[in-house]
Amino acid sequence: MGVTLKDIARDLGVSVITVSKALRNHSDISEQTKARVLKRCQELNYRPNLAARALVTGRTNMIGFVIPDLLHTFFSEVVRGVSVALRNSGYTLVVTSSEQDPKIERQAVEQFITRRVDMLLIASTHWTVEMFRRIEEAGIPYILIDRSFVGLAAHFVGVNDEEVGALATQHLVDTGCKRIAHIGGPALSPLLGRLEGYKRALAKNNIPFDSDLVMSTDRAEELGDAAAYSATQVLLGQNPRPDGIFCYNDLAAYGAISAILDAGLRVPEDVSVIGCGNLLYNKFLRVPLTSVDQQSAVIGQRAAKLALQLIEADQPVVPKPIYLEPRLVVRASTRKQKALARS
Amino acid sequence: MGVTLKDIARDLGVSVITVSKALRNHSDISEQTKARVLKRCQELNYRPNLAARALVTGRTNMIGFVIPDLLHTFFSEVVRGVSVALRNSGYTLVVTSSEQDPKIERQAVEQFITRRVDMLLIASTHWTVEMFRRIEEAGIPYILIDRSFVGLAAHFVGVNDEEVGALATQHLVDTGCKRIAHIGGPALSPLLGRLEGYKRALAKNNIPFDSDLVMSTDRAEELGDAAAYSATQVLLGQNPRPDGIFCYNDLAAYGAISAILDAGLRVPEDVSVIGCGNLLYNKFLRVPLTSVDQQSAVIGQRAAKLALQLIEADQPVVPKPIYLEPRLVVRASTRKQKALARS
DNA sequence: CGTTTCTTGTGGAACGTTTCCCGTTCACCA
DNA sequence: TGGTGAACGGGAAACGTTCCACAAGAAACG
Repeated sequence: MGVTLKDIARDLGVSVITVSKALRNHSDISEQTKARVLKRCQELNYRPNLAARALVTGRTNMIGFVIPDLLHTFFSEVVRGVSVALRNSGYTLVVTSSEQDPKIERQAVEQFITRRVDMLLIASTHWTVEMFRRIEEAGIPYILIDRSFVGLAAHFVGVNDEEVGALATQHLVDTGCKRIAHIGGPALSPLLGRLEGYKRALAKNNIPFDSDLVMSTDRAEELGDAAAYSATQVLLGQNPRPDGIFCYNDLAAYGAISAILDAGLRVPEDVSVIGCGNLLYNKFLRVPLTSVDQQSAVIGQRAAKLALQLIEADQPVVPKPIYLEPRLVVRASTRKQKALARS
Repeated sequence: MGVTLKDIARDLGVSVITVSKALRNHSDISEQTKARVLKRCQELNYRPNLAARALVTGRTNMIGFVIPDLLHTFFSEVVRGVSVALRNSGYTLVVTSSEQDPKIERQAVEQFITRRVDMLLIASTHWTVEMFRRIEEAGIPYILIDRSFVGLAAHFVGVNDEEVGALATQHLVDTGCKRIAHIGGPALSPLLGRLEGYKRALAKNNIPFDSDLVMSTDRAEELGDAAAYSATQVLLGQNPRPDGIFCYNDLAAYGAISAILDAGLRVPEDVSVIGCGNLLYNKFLRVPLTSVDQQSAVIGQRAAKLALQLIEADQPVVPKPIYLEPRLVVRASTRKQKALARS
């Protein structure tokens, strides 16, 4: 069916090895021969058989990426960053969604190990380190994306989550909020960091921490907004009620805003809301959402760059986390009195 | 490094072939031997080398999917539908975005051909049939998703676009609109179908077709809302101005709504807006958006099912397009006087 | 008892590359 | 004239799997 090296070699009266070397720019082949080979390959539209190559080299030129959710725009943006950076690198990016299910995630990882990808990127929903031990046993290098693990010395690319929490909370303080609530998500590293930052910012402003103001929505459904909706209803039932809510991601903030409006209150006049992620859709919302930008595209680029480096390196590289700095993007949902910035 | 068939065979004192057959449930192996083999494979955590298998069988167990844009939720939903349906099928789905660029799309397709995927799914941004001829030459079966081609007898899964246009337009008529505009996108098949449906619905209601009311935004930028924004500004400048706008997708509708509100008009009281795609975010918008649902998830499922059928079939199968019926989802952006349905 | 048939298993080759190592050829130098 | 070393090229083996054809043995049959 396909054209093989053998065909080219026969046509040109040289050996298969010569053709193979010519195509890969080996130094032991004369320019003239190279040119002849290249020409003939073009004519016949030769395509190397990657399976055969993978068999002998042990490298597949594939990079696997496991994300929690395809519909969550944050991860789509990261994926896009990775794939743009990988274009023309010769590597194929294979993305699988775990649908936020640790079991599916594990299957996806197993599949990637069986496929023998050269590198694995993972935004994990696991809380334990065990799966990563298996990846290490299989000898596949990996990079954690967005979510890290204490006690796992691994490569990591993501935003500085404590800074995210501090930035968001401080902004609410700056816009005049006195009673600031926090809606968190699944107990993974971003959440813990953000909670830490939230506490730090409160302390800095001499606001006492009140655990009644911290809600956690355990496992996210479709978009994660419904859980935040009910959490917000609980918060609004308190007396006095909070006048600012810091949500662990933008989808949760969408839910929070709906709950506030449905309760007959106004955003931001009665309650300010801030999210994280700075999703593309934020500007179209009922109340355009203030958010902490996590530099999704940059995360993707940096991860891709690191991945290529690690693949090229013949020595194992000592892991060193890459933390990106978050940025505040102010929109209507927190513009209480003073306009602080433009969206 | 990895455990191979040979290791297992040596351990058990049988031949490699026997192990291979046992694992694939061939009938010439006794139950007893099968059990022994399976047990040992488990113990050693054997993983077949897919590259070697691909080399000899000529099948990679990979399915490629080229979409125009990862950030456009419609396609994410389709991808998700496909990947859910493919889970546990033994096939790996590889998704690549063309960023709406025909050139990148072509590269992506070339890469898939080189990878020798078993099947190709394509939501193409091309207007010509040439690329598909190349895919056919390479002997790879393919299915068109969402966008079809006149003059190309190919498998297709998508919504009935003429029905989409008719449904949307009729809904605007039903809610009292007299002057109905249409904002279209790139000149691909969905657009043409929807325009056709728009015209048909106008004719049915004895509304004359006015070409001034049809705008087309040529090439979409990031989300496609900015082009629609300016198109809407042009429409609003007309006298009399339209009182209903049918947008070719939801993102365009987001842009249209922004333009209308920014002009100091109300949605839907002054101008109704309807989109297509029924994106997940529609309910959170400034004005929750009425939309024609394109059954993205179902498109994905059907495509996956068809793909598996086509791969299994040893004969080439005669292409037969699969058209899904669109459904109307009414929200605030068209609720002029009478509430027609719940969102 | 010889022949056929079924069951269970094996031998050898093939898939298309790459890699290691060795062989020419030729020019140049001492 | 012999030796040295580039420069260029090839031979053989290997990677891990599957497929085609056939073999050994037992059972069934005439």
